Amino acid sequence: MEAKKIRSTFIEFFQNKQHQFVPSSPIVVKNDPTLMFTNAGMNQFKDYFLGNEVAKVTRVANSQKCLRVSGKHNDLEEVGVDTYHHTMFEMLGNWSFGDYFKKEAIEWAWELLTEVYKLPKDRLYVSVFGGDQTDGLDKDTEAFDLWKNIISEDRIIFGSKKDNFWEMGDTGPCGPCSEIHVDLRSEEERIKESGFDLVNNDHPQVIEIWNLVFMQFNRIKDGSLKELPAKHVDTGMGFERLVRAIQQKSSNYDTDIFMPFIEVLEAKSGKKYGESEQLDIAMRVIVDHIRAIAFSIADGQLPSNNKAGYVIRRILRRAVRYGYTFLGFQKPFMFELMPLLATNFGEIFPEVASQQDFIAKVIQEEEASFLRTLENGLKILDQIKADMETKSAQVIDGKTAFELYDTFGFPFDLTSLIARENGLSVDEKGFAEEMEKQKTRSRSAAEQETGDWVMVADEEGVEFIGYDHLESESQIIKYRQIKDKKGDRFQLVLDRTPFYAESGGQVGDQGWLKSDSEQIKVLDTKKENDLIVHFVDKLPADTSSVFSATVNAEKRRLTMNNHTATHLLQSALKEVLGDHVQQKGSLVNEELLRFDFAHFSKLTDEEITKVEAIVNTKIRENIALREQRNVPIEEAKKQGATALFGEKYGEFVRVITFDRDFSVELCGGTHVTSTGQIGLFKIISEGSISSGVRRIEAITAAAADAFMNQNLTLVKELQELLKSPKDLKKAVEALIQEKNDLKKEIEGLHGQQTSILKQELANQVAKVGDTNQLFAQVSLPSADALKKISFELKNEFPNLIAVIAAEIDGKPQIAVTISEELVAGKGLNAGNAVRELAKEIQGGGGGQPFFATAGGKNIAGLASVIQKAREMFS
RNA sequence: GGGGGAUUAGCUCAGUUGGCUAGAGCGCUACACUGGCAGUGUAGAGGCCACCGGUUCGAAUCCGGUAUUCUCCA
Repeated sequence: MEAKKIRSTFIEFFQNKQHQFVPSSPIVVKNDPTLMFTNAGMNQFKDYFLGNEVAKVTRVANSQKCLRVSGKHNDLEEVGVDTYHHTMFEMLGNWSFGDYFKKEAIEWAWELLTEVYKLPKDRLYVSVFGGDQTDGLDKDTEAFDLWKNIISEDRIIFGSKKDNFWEMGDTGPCGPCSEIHVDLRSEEERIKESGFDLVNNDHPQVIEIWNLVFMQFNRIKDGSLKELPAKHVDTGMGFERLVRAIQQKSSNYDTDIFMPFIEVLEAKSGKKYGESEQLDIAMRVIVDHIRAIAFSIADGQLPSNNKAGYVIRRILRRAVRYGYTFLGFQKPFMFELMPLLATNFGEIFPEVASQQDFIAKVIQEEEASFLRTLENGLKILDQIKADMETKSAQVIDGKTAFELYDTFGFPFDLTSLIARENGLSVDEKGFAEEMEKQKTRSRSAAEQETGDWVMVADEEGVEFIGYDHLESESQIIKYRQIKDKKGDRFQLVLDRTPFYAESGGQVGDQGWLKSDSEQIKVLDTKKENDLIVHFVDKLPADTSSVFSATVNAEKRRLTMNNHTATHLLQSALKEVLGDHVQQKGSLVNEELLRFDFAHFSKLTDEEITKVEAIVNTKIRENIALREQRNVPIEEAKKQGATALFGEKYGEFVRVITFDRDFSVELCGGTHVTSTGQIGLFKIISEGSISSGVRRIEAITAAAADAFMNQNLTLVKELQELLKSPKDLKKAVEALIQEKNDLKKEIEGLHGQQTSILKQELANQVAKVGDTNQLFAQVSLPSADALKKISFELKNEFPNLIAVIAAEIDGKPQIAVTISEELVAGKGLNAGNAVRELAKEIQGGGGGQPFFATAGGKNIAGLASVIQKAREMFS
C-alpha cells in the first residue's frame, strides 16, 4: 500500500466512525510562550483538554505536521543516524472529546491495524498502565480486560508510569495510556528472541507505532489526581513508522515517503544509497531535513538568527553540511528537491504546493549563504593550520575551535574532520567547556521566573468585548508574578476585557484598570493560547474588587487606522504586482504599519506610486466596514476571503470586508468603521528582508500629514536658500559640480605651493662630504604636504639627510628623512633622531628608519631643533 | 534577550606589535597592436579606510559609542 493511500485510509476509517477530519494546524506555533513548534497531534486541541473551551465536535481525526529537535528522544544531532527518528513527522490521530472512551479506542485501533492495514497479529504487542504506588493508582484493568478480549494475554505488557502514564505538564489533564508495538524483525531473529522482551527497549526493529491516551485525571498543584468530569481520548500514530510497518521495510527511509527523494540525491551525487554508513546517514539527514524546512517556511517561519527561525536555519545548515562533506555538493542543491516535495505532499498539505517557488527561493538563498560561511571558515582554518605548523603544534585548542564555530559559524565536526585529514586533532573537551560557558551566560541573561497562577474568582470563560467597547466593568479571575532582569511584573486575567491582545501583527492594547481606590496602568496585552493576559507593573491592593477596564482610546484609534490601511495595501499590491503577493508578516501599531510579502524584485517608483494611489482612492471612497463574526470557515472561503498560511483558524472565523470586490480578509484585528477615517496613506520605505520577501513601511493619518509637510517645508527652505531657482534639482547638481571643481582647483594650488616650497628647499640642499644635507624651518598648510616634500626630496637627492621643522596650523612638527643607503650603510636612524629632536619642542615622535615625524607643543623650539640637527649630523 | 566577529576603490578582498606616499585581482575609461571580435600591452580615473567621540607627536590599525551585517547561545 502506498503512503498516500495509507494516510487517506486512516482518515476514511475514522470518518466512517463519525469522526470529522480536521486539517493539520500550522507546524509553527504562535501565542504560546512555552512552545515554538507543534510537537504533538494534541497541540491544537489543548484548550479542550484544559477545559478552557468546549469542543463543538466530539469526534475528530487528523494528520498533524509535527517538528521535534530537542527532548529526551529527539536530539537533532541524532536524526538520520538511526533509521526511525525524524525532525518533521506526521502524527495521525483520532480524538474523543468527552465522547467514546477506552473500549472504542482500543477496538478501532485493532480493527484498523489488523483488518484494514492487515498487519500480522503475531507481530503486535500492546502495553497498558501497570499502576503506580506514589500516585495511588491501580493497574489499568479496564484497558487490560478490553485487550484480553482481542489479543492473548501473553502479548500484553504492564508498563511503568514513565512509559504508560501520559502527562502534559506538571499540572493539568493526564491519564494512563496503552501503546501498540510492532515487531519488524526477520523470522529467524524472532525465533531466537521473543519480541515481548524487546518492547520499550530501544530496539530499532521493535517499535511503538500507536499510543492511545485515556485522559481521565486532572493533576492539581499539590500533586494529587482528580477525576475529570469529561473523559477524552487522544491517540497518536507516527505516520512514517506505520508506513514502514505496512510496507515491511526495515527503515522508515526505505518507504515511498522518502525513497523518491533519496533517488534524486543518488542521481545528483552519483553515489548509491546503501554503499556506506556515512553516505546513508548524509542522505537520510537531507531527505528528513528538507521536509522540516519546507513545511516551516510554508507556514511562514523563515530562517533567521533567533528563536524558531534559528531552529530552521540550524536544521538547514546541518543538511547542507552533510551534503557538502559526504555527497560532494558544493553548490545549493536542497532547493531542487522542492518540486518533488510539492508533488508528494501537496495533496494533504496544499500550503507547500502553492508556495513551491517561494520556498525553493528561500532555501536556495539560505544554502548559498551558508556555503559562503563554510568557505570563509575554511580560509580561517587554513590560517590556523599555517600558524600551527610554524609552532609545530598538533592539537587545535578548544578555544580556537570554538571561536571558529561561535563567531564564524563553522561546524565543529567539520573542524575535527579537516584536522584529522591533516594529521591534527582538536581539543574536544576544551570546545565543550567553551560551549558550556556560552550557554550559561545566555541562560542567566534570559532567566525568568514565572510564578503560579493565583486564583481570585472561580470564573471559567474569558470574554473579549473590545470590538464593540473600550471600557468595561471587570474582575480579576487570576494573576501571577513574573520576575526577570527587568524587575517584577504581574499578569492578570479578567473575566471580561475590552483589551485587544497582540495578535495578527496588531500590538496589544494599553490602558488602565481603575477601582474606587486606585488606578493601575496596563502596559501590554498578550495572548497565551486563548487566554488574554494583561501586563501590569503592580498588583492592585484589593484584587477582588471591581475594576473599570479602560483602553487607551487614542492609541487604539491610530492602530486601527494602520490595520485597515494594511488590508487596503495588501489588496493594492495584489492588483499592481499580481496574485503571488502573499503576506509573510506584519506589524501594526499606533505609529506605523509594516507589511512583509512574497515578491521577487524591488518595487519600482512607479509601482509604489500606483499602490499608494489605489490605497488613497479607497480611503477617499470612504468605504464602510463590513464585519462578520462567527462565519463558518468554508463560507468565508467561498466569499474569497484572504487567509494566511501558518495561521491557525477555528471552525468559525471573523471576516473583515472593505468593498467586497476589493478587500476581504480573515482577521481578528480591530478596524475603522469607514476608510475615510484613515485620511492619508504614505509609503515611507520599501526594501528586502530576505530572499523573496519585500517589506513596506507606511504611515497614515496625522503621521502621514506631518511627513508630507516636513518634506514640503524642506523643499521650500532649499528653494529659499538657492534664491528660488526654476529647477531645484538642476541647481543642486550645478552646486555640487561647482564644489568639486573648486576642490580640485584648491588641491592643484596647494600642490603648486608645495612644489614651489620644495624647489626652494631643494636649492638649500648642501653637499657635506658624500652626503646631501638640508636643515630648514618652514611654514606649511598640512602634515601631508610636509611628508610629500620630504619624499620628493628623497627621490631627488641621493644620500640625503633632511630635517625640516615646520609650523603647521600653529603647531610645531618635525620631519627627518634619511636615504635608505645611509640607513643601511652608516646605521643612521631617522626615528631615533626625531625622538631626540622632539625634546626641543616638548613632544615625541617616531617612524621608520628612513622617515620619521614628530609633533610637539613648543613652537618657539623649532629654531633650536635646526641648531641641534646640524650638530647631530655634522 | 546575551556573547563574538566584520565594515578599506563599482565588485571580491590584502593591509601581522600604531609610522612604506593605503594596495591587489576583476570591472571601468583612453590609447596602441589586430581586418573585426576575443585577446595582449600601456596609461589613467576611481578611497571622509561605515559613522561619532577618545587616546597619541601621529590612528585604516588602539579604546568607547552608534548603525548595518554575519555568527553562536537562550
